Amino acid sequence: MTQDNQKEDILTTDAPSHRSQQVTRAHNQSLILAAAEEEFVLQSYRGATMQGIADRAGLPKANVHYYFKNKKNLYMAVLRSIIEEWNDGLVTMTVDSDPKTVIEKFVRTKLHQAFVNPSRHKLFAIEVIGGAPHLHEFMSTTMKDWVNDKAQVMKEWHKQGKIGITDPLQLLILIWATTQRYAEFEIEIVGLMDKTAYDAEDEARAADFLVPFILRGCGLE
Amino acid sequence: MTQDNQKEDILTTDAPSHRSQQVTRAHNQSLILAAAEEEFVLQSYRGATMQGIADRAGLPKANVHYYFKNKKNLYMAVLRSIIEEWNDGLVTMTVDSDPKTVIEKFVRTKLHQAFVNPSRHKLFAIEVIGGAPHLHEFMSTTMKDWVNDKAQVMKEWHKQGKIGITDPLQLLILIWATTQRYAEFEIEIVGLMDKTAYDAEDEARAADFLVPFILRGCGLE
DNA sequence: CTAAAACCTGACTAATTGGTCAACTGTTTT
DNA sequence: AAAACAGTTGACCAATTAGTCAGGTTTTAG
Repeated sequence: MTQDNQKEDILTTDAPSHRSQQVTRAHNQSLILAAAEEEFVLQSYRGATMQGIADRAGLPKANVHYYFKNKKNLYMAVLRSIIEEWNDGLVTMTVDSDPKTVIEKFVRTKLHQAFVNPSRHKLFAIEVIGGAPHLHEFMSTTMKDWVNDKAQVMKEWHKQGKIGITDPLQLLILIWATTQRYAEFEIEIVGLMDKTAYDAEDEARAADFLVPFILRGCGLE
Repeated sequence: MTQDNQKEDILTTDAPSHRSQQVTRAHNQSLILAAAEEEFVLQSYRGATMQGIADRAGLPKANVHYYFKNKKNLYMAVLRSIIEEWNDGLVTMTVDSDPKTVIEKFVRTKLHQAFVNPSRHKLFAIEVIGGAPHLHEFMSTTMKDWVNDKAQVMKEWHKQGKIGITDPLQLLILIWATTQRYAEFEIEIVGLMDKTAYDAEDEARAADFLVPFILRGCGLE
């Protein structure tokens, strides 16, 4: 259906006839990126093979090379998409915000990201553990600015007696550690729970534990 | 000095003359293990090369193969030494122990291990993140038993009103996450502190933050 | 319809690397 | 002393794999 003839029609905004070129491109690229993400997590950079990624994406290897010049290029593209998501979790946090509300929201958001997209967190972790050779720029710019900004706010909160934390960086480290852990150590945690995968309530269970725990730790509530 | 002649002396317990054989073996093996640990952390299993490990140990590659049949064998040997250390941190924790004391001791011990031997924690983390293909047995036996034991104790504590935690597993996950994080994410944390490596006070700073935070979270103190 | 551009892919190549081996040196035992 | 054994090593091999490329097909534009 919606198979109107081609030619130089009026550029109707409705369903295009055979839009392959651009759509196929986008489609294949995201197929490859998703496949690469999994493969890089499971095998790590050197262990992942272009053939393996191609197989996972259901495409011939040469086609992967057609879209991404080389392996490093592809790896960087995956990292870039992860970093973009990282910025999504940003909570608006100003001196006038309510600490309790902001921290709870922050923890819940980060935890949700961890449960929804564990692969990305695993890959990010592997990169950092291995010395973050491809993330130096990101960490010394975007991330550092973000941290400095939040630290500033929290110090002000402390000055106003709104929060019992004197070292904001330590708190951020703790929140990242505790939330991302559920993604990174998925296999271990799931195993200790006598399961093979998280079930629907596990995110809520973690949140119900973490949120009050952290608020209490901060001297809130 | 102490260069007594060989022959069939009485097996004196003092300094042997030229004890090469056994000593050399032990020495080279630990050289290789240390080199392998670093290399596996930095390059991950597939990325690490036997040549690279050999270079790091200052030995020819064939010599590495002489001591460890193959790469997998060497990797397993490294993992085994890490697991042995894991058991060292075990705190005696019984129903009659004082929760506050035990938890504080546990956190400090784990944190100290993280700062003293970051490489091992990094390697362990990489293994778990990648699906723990070589740790299934350890995790489903030693580790699970240990966790069940501690969970039992903590549940009893809760029943007796000594602690405000209902889900011990979540607490253990949190403690592991927060302490090991300083090892695993060393590069990130150090970078955010505007340094290139931890200084002498960083462990204490982390402990001073974590211990009261966690105790408060547990409803203690 | 036709030409150009974009896309696809099997087959090949060069480089890396785990592992072997035979010859050699040093140590231990009888 | 000399056989037996442990340790050392350069050179080599087979397997894997990132990356190339030429010739193909499909899509798009005029």
